[in-house]
Amino acid sequence: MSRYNARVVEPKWQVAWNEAGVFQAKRDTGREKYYVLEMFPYPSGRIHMGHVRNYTMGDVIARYKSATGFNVLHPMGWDAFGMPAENAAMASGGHPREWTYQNIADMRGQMKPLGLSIDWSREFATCDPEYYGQQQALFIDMLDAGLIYRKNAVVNWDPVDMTVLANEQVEQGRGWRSGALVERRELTQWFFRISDFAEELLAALDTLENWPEKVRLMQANWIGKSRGLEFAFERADKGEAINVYTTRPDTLMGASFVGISPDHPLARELERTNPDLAAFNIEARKGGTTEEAIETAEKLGFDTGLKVKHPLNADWELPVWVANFILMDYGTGAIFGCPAHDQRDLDFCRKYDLPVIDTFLALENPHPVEAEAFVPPKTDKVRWLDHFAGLDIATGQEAIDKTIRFAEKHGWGKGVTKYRLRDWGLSRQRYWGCPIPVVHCDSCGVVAEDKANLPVRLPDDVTFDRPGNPLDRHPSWRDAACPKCGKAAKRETDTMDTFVDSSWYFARFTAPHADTPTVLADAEYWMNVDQYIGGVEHAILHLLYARFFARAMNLTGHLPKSAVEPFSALFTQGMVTHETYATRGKDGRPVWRSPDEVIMDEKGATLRNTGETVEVGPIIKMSKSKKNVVDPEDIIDQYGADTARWFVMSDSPPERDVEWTASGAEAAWKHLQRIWRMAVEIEADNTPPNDADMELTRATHRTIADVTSGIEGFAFNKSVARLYEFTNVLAKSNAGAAAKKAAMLAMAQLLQPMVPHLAEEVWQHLGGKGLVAQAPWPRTDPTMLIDDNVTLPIQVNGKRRTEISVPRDMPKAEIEKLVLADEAVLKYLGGGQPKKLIVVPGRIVNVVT
RNA sequence: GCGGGCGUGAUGGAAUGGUAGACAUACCAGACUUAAAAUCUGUUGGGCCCUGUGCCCGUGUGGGUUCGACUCCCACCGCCCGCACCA
Repeated sequence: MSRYNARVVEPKWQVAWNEAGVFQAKRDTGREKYYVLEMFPYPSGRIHMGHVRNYTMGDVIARYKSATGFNVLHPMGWDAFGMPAENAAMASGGHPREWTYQNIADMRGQMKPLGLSIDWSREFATCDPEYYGQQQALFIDMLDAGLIYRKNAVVNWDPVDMTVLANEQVEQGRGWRSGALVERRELTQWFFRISDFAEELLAALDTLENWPEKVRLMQANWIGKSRGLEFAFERADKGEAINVYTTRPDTLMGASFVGISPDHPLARELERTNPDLAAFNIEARKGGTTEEAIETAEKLGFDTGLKVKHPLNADWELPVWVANFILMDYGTGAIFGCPAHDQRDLDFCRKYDLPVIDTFLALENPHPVEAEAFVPPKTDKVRWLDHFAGLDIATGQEAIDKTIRFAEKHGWGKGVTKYRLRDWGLSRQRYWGCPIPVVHCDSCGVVAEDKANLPVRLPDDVTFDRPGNPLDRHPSWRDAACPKCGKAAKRETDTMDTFVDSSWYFARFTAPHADTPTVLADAEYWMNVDQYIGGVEHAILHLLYARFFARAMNLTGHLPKSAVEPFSALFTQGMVTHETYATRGKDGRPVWRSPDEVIMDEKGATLRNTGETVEVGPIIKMSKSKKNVVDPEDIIDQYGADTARWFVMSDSPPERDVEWTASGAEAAWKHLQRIWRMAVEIEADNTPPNDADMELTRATHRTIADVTSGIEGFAFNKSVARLYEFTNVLAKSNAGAAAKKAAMLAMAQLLQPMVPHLAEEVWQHLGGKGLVAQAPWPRTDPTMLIDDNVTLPIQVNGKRRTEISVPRDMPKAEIEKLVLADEAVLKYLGGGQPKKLIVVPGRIVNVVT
């Protein structure tokens, strides 16, 4: 019997597809298009199982849609700028460009054997000058359109390395390389006006019906629309009033202090004359810039000694504190604290011995606040104590609304809508990114580069042996002529956030080599992305930025209005996980071991070489640092691409994590071998037609229907399970050779999206016409899906006791008669009559006694 | 800290208001073999009486809605992800 040899078969079909140009996408307005896109990879140098899973999912969709008649676009590129290339250059002295392009070549070499239906003619990397030059053109157009501006923003500053750190380079408040305590420092940086689009980005979420609900919810929370009251506390010392914004103005009578950010103008003014406050602020500005770092840091305050007057009672004075947990970026950078109804404020007041005043109590079990703040949902009714707006019993929301109206009527405050969403800072003080195409001219100020001079290329002759940005210290790169006055000027040395690169690559794929950012005819035909697939870790930032960018590109004439929501459907897939293995080093710390170093047997896990005992750790995302990785290249070498593809589609639902196991990979391989053996047997079979044919034909149609709905519903694991079932049915069937052959051909078509090489081989072996990759998707005959008889389970009081088989269209009354005559039912009724008899036609019967 | 998600046999999971455990892994038993591998067949949620086509328990925990709950609601526990300069 011929064994299926993936190593020979897979390259053969890849060549065949290539020669037939099966996956080349061509604009054809006569055909309906379908654009499938997986989030493009960062070229780290090796593909991992997460990539295999991600791209196989996209490939299944692409191949399926193609089989159902769509003109499919399925491109691939590289998100190629970013810090790892610079880190590698610093660590080993190479050049980020060479490192990146070598990695791309390596990864492309690993991806091609997967047999993905990708149109490789559209491939590009974001670090190609051809790409980033067009990105610079977009920047200039957006700058002209007023979508970009400059302002100061806070960065992580490493005082020893004298460099800006990314959040991930800050470890426990210290620089990862120098170990120095990180400070927050302000720099002038470029920003996209994404917050101007907050309302639209929020409202349009409702139109994204084919996005996961959780992603829409996360984005809505991120945008963070709130309605609140803005008002001022007058200073007792007649200084400039302090503006505050609050979403809970109804708790104003419970205020016990006013808090301002260490970066608030008042705090900055006071620290000039108050060394203790200056010291407090310096301390407060230490630590990372992440929201998490700020929120989890110990809550500290400094009493400025200043007093403000309560807006409703001029005799009531509140102290002004500087507090390290108040962010200058939110609202006005100043708050009032109401400890009774906010846990953080309560902790703060207990710590600094400030009063706690209840403003409302629960209707049931009313008691004053002690250790825990009383924070009921805004929709709960509560009893108000001495409320200025004349409330007795009302919900928090009613009280908020009434308070805002009250404040507006009396002229001391006004209702405002605010968004948590901040403008998107795009400046990065790094080399390996898209240069921001502006020059700084002594006479003209900040001037955009002439589009004719694009791309502003990164210089190649740079070194990474010293800290800081190599562009800053390059001898000549900064020198430029001012595009406005022609005098000598200096280039901007900041580059763009890599999120900019990934905010429009999907549009570029529609015309990847055009000398404008996009070509409208192509964008109009191919956009939007019909199915976007990627990790849920991109649920907020990348997807929100891309949605903003599509709008900005529309406003600057680079995308049609119809493409402002660029991703019609989104799917977020889970991660690929693996057990972790570790031995103990001399210092007792774990030494991580890769799966191929470990042998598992009945004695447990041991090291292959030394026999040392290995601790089996938790199942977590495959990562280099924990060494729990399985290299797809090894799997492809050993079993072939189809096995890897089949495994990652099996078992786990695509949105959930999947655990890679050696036994699972082995099982996938065995199954594919089994299918090949069956195909060979069936080809040689000559059993005449017989009574078993109809049953097999019905099973075939049932399988076509189920596999199709599995793919349509992004439940590939269910499609796989149905194909396993169908294999078992076919193996046991006594049907004639013709019926079996038809069943096997249908199997090949159904397998094609998932294991395309095996499918081609089976298809060819059984005399299928042309390539199965180009064969139309099999159709189901609806009459084949309906069984004449159905099995009705019968429950007594909700517990299944027996079942009956009835014709599917039997009337309810007759079913009832049958049920009441049933022996088992009579036993449970014990001679009595049922209280109730529920018949759900075609599904179930429940007898209630 | 804030926001989001997940929780079902030994394991991955199926069932999304109607027979809990499809399909697969693992284990065990059998066939084939001198033997092993491969392949094929069968069993397997737990417990009880193993006497049947029998009974009880069972979807993280506790409560609720319903004729009926893995599924819907409330509270709690555990784990995972994101938090604006990682990509």
